[in-house]
Amino acid sequence: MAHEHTGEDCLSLVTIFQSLPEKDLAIVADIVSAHHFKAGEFLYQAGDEANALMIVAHGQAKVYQIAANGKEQMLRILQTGEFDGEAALFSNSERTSFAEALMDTDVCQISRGDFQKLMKSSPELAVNMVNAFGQRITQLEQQTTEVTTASVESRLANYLLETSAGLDDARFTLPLKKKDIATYLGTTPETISRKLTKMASDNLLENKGLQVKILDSDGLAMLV
Amino acid sequence: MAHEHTGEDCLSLVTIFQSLPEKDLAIVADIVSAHHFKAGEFLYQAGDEANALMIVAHGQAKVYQIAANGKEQMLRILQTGEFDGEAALFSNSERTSFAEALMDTDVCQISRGDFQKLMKSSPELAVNMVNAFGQRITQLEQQTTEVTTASVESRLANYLLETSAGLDDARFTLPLKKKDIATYLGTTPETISRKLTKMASDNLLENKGLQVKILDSDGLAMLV
DNA sequence: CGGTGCTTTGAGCATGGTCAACTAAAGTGG
DNA sequence: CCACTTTAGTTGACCATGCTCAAAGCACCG
Repeated sequence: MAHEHTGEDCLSLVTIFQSLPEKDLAIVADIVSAHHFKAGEFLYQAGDEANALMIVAHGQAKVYQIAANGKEQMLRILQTGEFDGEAALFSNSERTSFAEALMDTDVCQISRGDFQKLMKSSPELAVNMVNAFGQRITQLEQQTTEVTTASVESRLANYLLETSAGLDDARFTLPLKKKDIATYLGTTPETISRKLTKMASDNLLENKGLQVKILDSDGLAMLV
Repeated sequence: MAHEHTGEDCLSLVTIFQSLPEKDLAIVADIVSAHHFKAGEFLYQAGDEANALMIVAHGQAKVYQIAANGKEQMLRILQTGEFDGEAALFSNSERTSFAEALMDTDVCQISRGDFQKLMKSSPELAVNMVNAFGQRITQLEQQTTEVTTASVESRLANYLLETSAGLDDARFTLPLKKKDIATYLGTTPETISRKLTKMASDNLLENKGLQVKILDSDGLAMLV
């Protein structure tokens, strides 16, 4: 099998397990179970029982909700080393979102029961979780604010700048399909397409397919 | 002073302190400090150092952000027994939001250092925190989804139904000024005003000032 | 090749934001 | 208790943003 080392990956990659004492790491290694998902498969779906914390050991997954009117809203992209769990931690809760692998993805799972036990026996882990959740809350608050107060153009400019900063290069391939970028930014693929065309005609960037080259990052920043 | 019992209130009211062993409660009681804020005063402001967890022992406060373009976005209303803390838990972070008392409000504070120590010595507390944050994340994800996918009319209908359900009465006084409802729903006071007028003319409700009486909750639910 | 899904482009239009003027309600101070 | 100031809410006219629907162009994959 391709990813025999998945269990170790979870321990070494994931920030919530960092700085844990040896004894705790040993316990964690014991209770994680590894799963592999092919691109397009669901890690979970709305309505599933939320009974496990899921850690992406390798790969990428999109987490999104479907609103009453059928529209998708992207909540986040789970990258290698990140985890999804908030809902998994209370008893009797159902998933309200979907998590879909964007590429072949390895996932480590810890059941709710095991994880709750683990937190009680390892204060360091619990504190790490609180910190991780705290950061997620701050980020979600910003996402909410941005999505309701800023124009699509502004949000897109911001997204491009953040993406290029993360990749450390003015020339890059968009990490998501435009369709997904659209639901992430709370808009439609058509609008994304139009705004990119406009930005290109304003000489802010070049765009061919998913290839983007930022020409004028100051100009983009002006739009934010 | 009117609220001598503030310290105890924090312990008894707040879910994160529930089901803690006696010894931990004693420690908590020791390290909380009580503050009083008059209506309109700020519990904290953007730019302040985020160095304490704040628990509302009695009263109500609104937490909101101001976007780059100057627009407000309401993030939440802190009710009696609720707390605000995510940002306070990492070192060297600044507040990114404002918290303003909506009425005379008693607040218990615990400093970051004390709280981190406390979590390490009390796994129960840390687990409670993780659960509380988890629920907050779920709620924020729903807020983000709703605000980007549903129409203002739908969001307002939903807000009214939730509010009346919480108060358990079809006839009630809006708990916020319409201005604040507007920023909470990510819209403007004008639009709130118009939509309420429309709903009234559709015989879904009666509305005079902040008094609302829901006449047709099924009809409202149809809008959601 | 012939799908299947993604993207682009166009035309039309609905939603809701802006600005401005006015009314209503809620302090404030003599 | 009444004028005065301030804040909140309402209403109208206008208009920009961005969504919808439809059609056509691409790209990747079996």
